[in-house]
Amino acid sequence: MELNKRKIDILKAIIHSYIEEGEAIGSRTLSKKYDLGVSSATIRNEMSDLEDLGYLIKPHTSAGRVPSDKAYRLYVDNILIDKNKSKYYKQIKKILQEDINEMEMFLRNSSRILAQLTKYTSLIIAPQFKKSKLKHVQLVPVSGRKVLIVMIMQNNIVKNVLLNLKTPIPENQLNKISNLLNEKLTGLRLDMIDLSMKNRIKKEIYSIRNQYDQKIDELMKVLISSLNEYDKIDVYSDGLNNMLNFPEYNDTEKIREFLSFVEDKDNIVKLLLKNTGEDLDITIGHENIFDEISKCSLITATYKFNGITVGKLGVIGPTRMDYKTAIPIVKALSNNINEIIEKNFKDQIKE
Amino acid sequence: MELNKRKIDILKAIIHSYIEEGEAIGSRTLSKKYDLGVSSATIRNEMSDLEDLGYLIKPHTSAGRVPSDKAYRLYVDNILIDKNKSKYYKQIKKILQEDINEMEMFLRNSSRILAQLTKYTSLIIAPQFKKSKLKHVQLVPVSGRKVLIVMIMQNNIVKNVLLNLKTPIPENQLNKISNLLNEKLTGLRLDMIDLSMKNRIKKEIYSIRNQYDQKIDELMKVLISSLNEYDKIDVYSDGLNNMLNFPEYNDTEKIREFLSFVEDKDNIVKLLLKNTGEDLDITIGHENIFDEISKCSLITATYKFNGITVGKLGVIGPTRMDYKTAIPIVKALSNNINEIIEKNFKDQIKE
DNA sequence: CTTAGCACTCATCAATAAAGAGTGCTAATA
DNA sequence: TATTAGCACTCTTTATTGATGAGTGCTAAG
Repeated sequence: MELNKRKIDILKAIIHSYIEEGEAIGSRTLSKKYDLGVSSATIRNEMSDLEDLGYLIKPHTSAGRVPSDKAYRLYVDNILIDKNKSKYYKQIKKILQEDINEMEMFLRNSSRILAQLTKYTSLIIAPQFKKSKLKHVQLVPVSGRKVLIVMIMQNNIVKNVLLNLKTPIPENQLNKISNLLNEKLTGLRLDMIDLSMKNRIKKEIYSIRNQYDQKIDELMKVLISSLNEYDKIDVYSDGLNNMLNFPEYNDTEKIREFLSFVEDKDNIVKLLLKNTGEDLDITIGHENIFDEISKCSLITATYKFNGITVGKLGVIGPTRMDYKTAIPIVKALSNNINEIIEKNFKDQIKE
Repeated sequence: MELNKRKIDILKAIIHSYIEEGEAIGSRTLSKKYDLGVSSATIRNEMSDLEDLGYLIKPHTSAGRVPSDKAYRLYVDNILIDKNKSKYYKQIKKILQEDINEMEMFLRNSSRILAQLTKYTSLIIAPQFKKSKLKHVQLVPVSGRKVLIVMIMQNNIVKNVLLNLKTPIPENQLNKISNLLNEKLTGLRLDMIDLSMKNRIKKEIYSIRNQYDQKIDELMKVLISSLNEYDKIDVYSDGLNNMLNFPEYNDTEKIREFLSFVEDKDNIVKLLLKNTGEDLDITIGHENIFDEISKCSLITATYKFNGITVGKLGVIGPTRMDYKTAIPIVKALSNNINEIIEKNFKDQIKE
């Protein structure tokens, strides 16, 4: 038994109906709602076949049928034609245009827009520094025993670490160390600074320490450990309450499950960073690695800086998600973010 | 008709029962559950009086009675004796102890702990810079037309603004401006930098511009406007899903209302910054300025730096909140945060 | 002043019945 | 041979009804 055109048409109609209504549909209602050119009896037979093939599921004996994860997969991979992308691209571009200076605010806005346009819950991961190159390191003397390390990444994201030293280090000494660090570390990716390099830098710093002895030792210890510390990942999310519009979440227990899953940033990070290969990735229902969202689908896209993927964004919603609008919206936002990052967070000067 | 001891005892029993069970209670059940020394008939009469006085509400004719907002207010102000504070203080101190270096992580942890201990939704506002003094300003040349302003506040919170200039400014010129800014601005609160001061600084900068003409003009324009920009307030929240444990939120519509209210950071900011006077503030039900949470109570506390209130924290839950544990927990966390901020985010050197 | 007793109210819950949507099978039809 | 009409049957959903139980307010006795 093969999947002929008529079967696909019927399946498509069922999927569209279910995405729209959220309720199982039977042969008769389907034949009235969509002009499929055959009677409800024929549809009935085809639906029975589609069930045997694993594309449809009966919630119970006389309730009509519902698309399976396999059906959505087929739909997304082979049936769906992705249009409107440029429409959304322009729309998003217009909204995002206004003053994009600070990465945090920019991502927060993007997240809000994504949730508003799709009506699902949006998720965005801030750029990962380890994947981006270091442009400038500066040790700023704050006062006595406090030193601020300012790291400026190639994408002009700035990160600070405040060090508490047991004993003060004079400013000129700090500048020397600053210069040395710059010389050695500029252009490197944070995750490429390995142990041997750290040891080399340490030795060189020791060579300028002369009168400051173990004080520099202490600085180095904190500094090196803080270089490793950059796996904190910021997550932005919006539109949690959008999920409550769906009848699949009319049960408090379901809401709680979803909410406590999404509230835990670790989950989101794991979810979004699961695969970094594809520019666009869709996981449907049980394909998800977490049981808590086995009735959800996730559409994610990457965003890049200098050709390297530095972050991800996406939407999560029920498996009966409106893929045909959500996918182009995610794509369009991802394209916009790519461009804005390249333009606004990159130096005009070639480096 | 006055509020004698017996009435207060009965009211207290009703409040405790309702906080515990979440269900209206009648005279007979009350007399069985609590040893009040009088019969259910007497309780019945007293309850009738308490209703006339506005302390009790009948959901419907034969459903028992429920405390009113006025009752909770009386309870919180006059009946409740706040103990266990030192118990919670020590408990929180122990949990918070581990490495407190970065403000963001610290507040995120605090927020999680607050939600876990109280079983309500926690809200924390990050320190407001305008209220804190500026310690150090540094202009860091990033590359060509980009300049990074690093502002270090007295509490060692660091903030960066990246400026995009139309034309580059040489490094030594930047340093001069840095020094000037430091000289003029150090020790000031950001909200005290008024227009006349900005004009004075502008004049002085003009005096060193000589060969750089309108380039400095441009820098100043961006710099001054960015000094004003510090009203972005970070909000941390945790334990949203705790609200779903309460029967008052077994309705999707109620959940949506609460969720979309809390998801909007502006609301939280307005809510928490409503009154900055008291160290501890409790608003009950309709006392809240937002209708969306007119069935919630809010317990907030301040935290300070150098005696000045710089932030707020609190929990929000149903009006039948367990005040007798939530209040001391909020107080205890606020005390802990005060101490930690004084200790870890302050210079050891007197200034 | 307190309490027992009683009539009355109202939400909740379980049982029952009717309605409606859907399925699968069979037999007739193009 | 593929399609369709017809029909018996299934099963959820919704409305109805009645019983249950918690609660109230009033009255009269202690």
